Amino acid sequence: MPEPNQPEDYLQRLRHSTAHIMAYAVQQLFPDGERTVKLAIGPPIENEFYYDMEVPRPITPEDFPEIEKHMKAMIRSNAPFEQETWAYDDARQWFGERDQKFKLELIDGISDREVSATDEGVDEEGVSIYHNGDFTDLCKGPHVEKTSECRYFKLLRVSGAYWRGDSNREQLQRIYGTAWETKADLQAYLTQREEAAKRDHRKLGRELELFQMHPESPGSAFWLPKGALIYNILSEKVRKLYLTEGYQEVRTPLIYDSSLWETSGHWEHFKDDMFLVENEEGEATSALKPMNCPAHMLIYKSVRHSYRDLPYRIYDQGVLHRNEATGTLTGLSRVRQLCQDDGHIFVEEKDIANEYERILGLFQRIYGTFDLPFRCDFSTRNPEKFMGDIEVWNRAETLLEDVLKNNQIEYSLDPGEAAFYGPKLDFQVRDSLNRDVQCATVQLDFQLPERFDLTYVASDGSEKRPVVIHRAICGSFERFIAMLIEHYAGAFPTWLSPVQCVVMTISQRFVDYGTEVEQLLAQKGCRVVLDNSDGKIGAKIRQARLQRVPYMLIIGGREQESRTVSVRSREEGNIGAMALDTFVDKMVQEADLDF
RNA sequence: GCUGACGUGGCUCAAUGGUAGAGCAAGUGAUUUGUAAUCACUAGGUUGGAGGUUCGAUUCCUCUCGUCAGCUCCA
Repeated sequence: MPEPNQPEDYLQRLRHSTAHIMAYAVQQLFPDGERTVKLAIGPPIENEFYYDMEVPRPITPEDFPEIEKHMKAMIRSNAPFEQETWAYDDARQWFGERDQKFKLELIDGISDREVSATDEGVDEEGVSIYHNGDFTDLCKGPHVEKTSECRYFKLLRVSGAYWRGDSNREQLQRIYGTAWETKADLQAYLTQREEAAKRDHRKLGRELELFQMHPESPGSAFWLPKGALIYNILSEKVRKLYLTEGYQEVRTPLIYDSSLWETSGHWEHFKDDMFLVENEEGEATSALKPMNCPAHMLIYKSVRHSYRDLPYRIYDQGVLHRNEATGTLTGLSRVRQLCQDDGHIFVEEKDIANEYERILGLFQRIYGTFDLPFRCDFSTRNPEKFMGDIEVWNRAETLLEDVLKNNQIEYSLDPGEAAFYGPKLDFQVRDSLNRDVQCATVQLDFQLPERFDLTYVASDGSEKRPVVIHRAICGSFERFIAMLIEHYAGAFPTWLSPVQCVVMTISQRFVDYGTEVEQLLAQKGCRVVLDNSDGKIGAKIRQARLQRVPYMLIIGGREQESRTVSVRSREEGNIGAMALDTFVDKMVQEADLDF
């Protein structure tokens, strides 16, 4: 996201100004609103804006027309946005008289020079104040000149948000809206949101019969036959790739004694988020695994390793359970039961760069196949909170950065965001609603080798500690498939389509030939369905199109006589008749894909 | 977990305190069809669950489960 306060970014200013107008309008909803609506912050964000506030009663979307009415009045008045600087005490008094506790807190923060991350007013001598009409707000700006510039806006949704993002503090109401320079831009944005909603994986998952959810197991997918096909194809292709790239597959238990989680550190940090298993006495002495790494540590440790064995790469498609908070569950993107393409590499420090190079190669092969646009975040050491040798960290971070550069991967640096046990790379893709979804993650770990006392024998006979690389390239298959559903809007490429071809007969007279075509395709491994119902051909086509089937074969008298098929493709429509054998070859070829 | 909204046949949605409806899907029958919906009939709901208010609750209230939008979290 661009810096919100760049004066050259007109849209940012426009949205920020619209947020002020909205805050004013919400105040008009309540008697003595200037005092009873306690404003927090109201910044522009990508495409939208919001304002956080404490209100006498919850705002609901039903309030939007009324709020918008007041906004329009303010906009029509064409009041200028005017800035002033107030001395701290003046500002404290003014906002104090109006019980604006959040603004007072911000003013204190500004005078203590603590505030930097907010967009509220900062100045040497005092605080920056903006007026528009009867509305006055603590704000650094910048704003547009006149309220009339904010004509093209719409309020979108309302939600809760904690003051200063702290779940121990007050929960405020956040109202989101969007604002644009022209009516056409606004309309285009609203249309884009509607289009995006149509490819929501939860909607398509139901319509295409891919998966379902049930209250009996919240946050865990039931994969229906078509979805299970996609799931299995994907995991098979990924597995095949890794096996040819130096990984060995393992399978490990679901349930482990708590001692393992104590060793790994999970018991301390994540016990509340794990599904616990009780013993006969009712004590929680073991737990379902939330990740595979501790199991892999045990495997590594079970034999003595030589430097000649390294890098030692193991891969696991084990089922994981995480007891995610109820409010966070969302479709397939945030689930309680998941399975990752999870691998761990035990490596000498000198080989870290080389391993990263290989992992990025895998990443590019998989993401390249799907043509998925991604973003990479590189999280580096938090100087306050890290374990291990600072020299090792520095070397590792330099190495990772070099690898990113050498592979021409664009990344953004997140200084201080790494976990305490090692730097990490996160790859994010955008979902259909423009939200970032984390998929691939590659993480260096100096901690687990320590906790599990892992060693290898170096060439000079000394015992050394390996480094562990955690890597998941698809991430969880659940989330990855959710993203693929949205990326393709359900129209999967042929090799991944649960049904690749529907053979449809013009009438019952051609069922024999239709059946022959179906069976031939099936014999060649094509996922084919015969539609010999007695509906019209138009209806059959409509059915298949709604299911996003890549190929439709129309079988009638002409085709039967010449032993051809009339082919209709999902993308190109009717592409005419083709010899049966030619089509079979085409299907076999299209269905064949390796990463 | 927090704030708010929502929950009506498989799906999409009506019904605002007075006998729960429609379209699609399903079943049956008719039709035998040439590139996005053939026609008719039939069946399907104790309105997520529990409690309460009321002569009467899909509708109002409480609790609970789930879903959604965000927030916090995401090993």
